[in-house]
Amino acid sequence: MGEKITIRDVAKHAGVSAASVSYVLNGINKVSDETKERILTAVKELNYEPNLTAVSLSKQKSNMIGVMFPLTDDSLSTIFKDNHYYSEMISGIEYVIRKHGYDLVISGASSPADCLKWIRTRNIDGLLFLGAFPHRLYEKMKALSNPIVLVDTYERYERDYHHISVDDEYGGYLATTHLVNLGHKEIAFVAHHLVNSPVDKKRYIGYEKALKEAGITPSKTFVFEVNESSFDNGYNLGNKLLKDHKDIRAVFASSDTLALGIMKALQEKGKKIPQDYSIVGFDDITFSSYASPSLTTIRQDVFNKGVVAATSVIQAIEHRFSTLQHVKLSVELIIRDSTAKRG
Amino acid sequence: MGEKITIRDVAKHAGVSAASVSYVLNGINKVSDETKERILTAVKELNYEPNLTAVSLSKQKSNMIGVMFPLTDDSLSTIFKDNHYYSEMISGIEYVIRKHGYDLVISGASSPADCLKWIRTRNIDGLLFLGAFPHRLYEKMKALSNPIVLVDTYERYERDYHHISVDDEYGGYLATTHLVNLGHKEIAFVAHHLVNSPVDKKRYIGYEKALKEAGITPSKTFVFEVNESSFDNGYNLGNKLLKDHKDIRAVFASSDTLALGIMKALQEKGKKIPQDYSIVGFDDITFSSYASPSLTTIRQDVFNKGVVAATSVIQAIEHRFSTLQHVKLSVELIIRDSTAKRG
DNA sequence: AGACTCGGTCCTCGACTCGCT
DNA sequence: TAGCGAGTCGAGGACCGAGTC
Repeated sequence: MGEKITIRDVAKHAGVSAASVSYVLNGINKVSDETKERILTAVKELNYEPNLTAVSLSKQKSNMIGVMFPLTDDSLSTIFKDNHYYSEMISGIEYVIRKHGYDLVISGASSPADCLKWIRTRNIDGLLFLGAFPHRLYEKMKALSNPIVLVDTYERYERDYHHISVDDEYGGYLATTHLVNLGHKEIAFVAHHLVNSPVDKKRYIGYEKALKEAGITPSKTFVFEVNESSFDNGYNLGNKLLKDHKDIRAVFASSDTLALGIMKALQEKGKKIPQDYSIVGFDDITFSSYASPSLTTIRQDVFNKGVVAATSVIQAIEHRFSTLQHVKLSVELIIRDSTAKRG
Repeated sequence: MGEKITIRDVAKHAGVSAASVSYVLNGINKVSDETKERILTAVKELNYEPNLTAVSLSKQKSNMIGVMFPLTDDSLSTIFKDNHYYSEMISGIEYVIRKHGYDLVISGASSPADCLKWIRTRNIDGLLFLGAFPHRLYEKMKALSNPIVLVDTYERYERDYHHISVDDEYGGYLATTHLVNLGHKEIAFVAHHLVNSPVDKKRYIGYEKALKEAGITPSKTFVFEVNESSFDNGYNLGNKLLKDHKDIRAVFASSDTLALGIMKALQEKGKKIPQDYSIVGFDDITFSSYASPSLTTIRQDVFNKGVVAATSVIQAIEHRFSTLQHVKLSVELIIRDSTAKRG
């Protein structure tokens, strides 16, 4: 096993001091071209790689970016489980982070205190928060000087943090208008949580707006909440609709996962989609075009959302800008086979 | 912002030396109970948290575990994209790692050299490799003394690394036998890659064995490869079957993703499942039970696989065992609605 | 004498730990 | 035995001094 080669080994091999090696490697113009050359060949010959732990300690910068996921239940980490949405975003994040020479450290959220501790003790340079967290976490985080980028969260924190989101309200509006245009009036809105999920709240506002524009009075009885966005919860809600809400003929769900679960329940009870029910989802996860029928949905480019978020932290870390970034990405209605004119 | 509190601050506050503080915090019995008490209250009062970067440097151990994903194409990191399988495994991994006080650093595979460099420069304590990588990577990695756990890879490396897998061969056997028992004889096997994917290879062996046991001669014309396990590739292959292989009436696909794509293509062309075609997948991703019809598949507990893999690295890091771990987890046939008696 | 280049000395980051008292 | 001082991990960089024009 090759012994670890240190900056001093390089220095000795090149006949200079460790400081000079450091200067050369850090691009600080303080060494003559000639010795610089000598140092660089020494680096090559010894196959020297700076120890990042030591660099972190001395520069007070780790080149690591943390990503926090919300964990609803600590007993079982369901970070990605059933959640193709996060999977795709992380993919975009990793891509950017690696290209910029950073490393990606991920963690499920535990307590705000643990989270703060994590940042400080690990020297994490920047943070990405995916989704909505307890309010006291955001308050606590203000104590940090490291850049923090929030993805999909409460607007109220835009004064303190960078924020990346999509145009949820317009998405809700597009989806609902689509259903309205097909002649539907009894349109259910199914969300994860109207208060705790800022994303759902905005989609609801779009839904409401579309209904009002069409002269339909929004009714609380058409709005449903489930405690988590999953196939199972959608499925259960689909059965509930069949039992208790026979008037409903169209559903706008705040995620494809929910929509697909709902669809399954309806189909199992012999309902035809889109003849008997029209269904619209949100996100456009890959599955949605492979379901039967394929799902009409509001597409957001989740991979790109990850790319934008990661780019923002890195720019903030490297001080390419000092003002807070607020990016709202666009959405798009994708009409497939789960919606049709009201029969 | 609170200034960073160091071990010396604690020492001063407790009226002792930094060394004593260190001994106490590391559980080294070298300090009297009385001063230990004093030190501990000082730690509490100052809210001291050891700087992990400094600890890493001095202990030569980072408390970080790396996870490598295979990236087929470097131009676009598709780590998780369309790959609910990895998502679920990472979830299990993160759960265990966090519980043990480690941090999880993830990276898409770049070159073997970069990978080695990453381990060394970051001081990564242990590594998880998910999936199959180029052979020269495994060869290069032997130079490392850090524990490495492979998940789902070539058996030939079991002499050098820990290895976690499922009983792929038995899974292939179960799936095929199920189809055989339903009266099928023309059974296609659809895989990602028979040579590059060790997992597919073993599933194929099980498939072949089941056929032979049933007195059916395996035929190359019933075996198909696609270049990546995705919905799209399954979809395209489904269309190919319809066009060129009208004799085939049953399909065993080496992943649910492929199976669902195939199913979609068949359905679009008016074929009924399971009346016209019987289809079996592998993995049992959540969506499989929500597809229409729900998919018969070989279930593996991917979350648990992640748990086992992470537990293994941690135990190896902490020297709880020195022999190589080879765990083969079980699989199970889940019969749903995508398979039926040959009509 | 001043400014500028080049390179080295030495202390720092924060915690661990050997060996001495 | 308890406790401490000093050196270590590996690198960064402020400061200083010698040489040059």
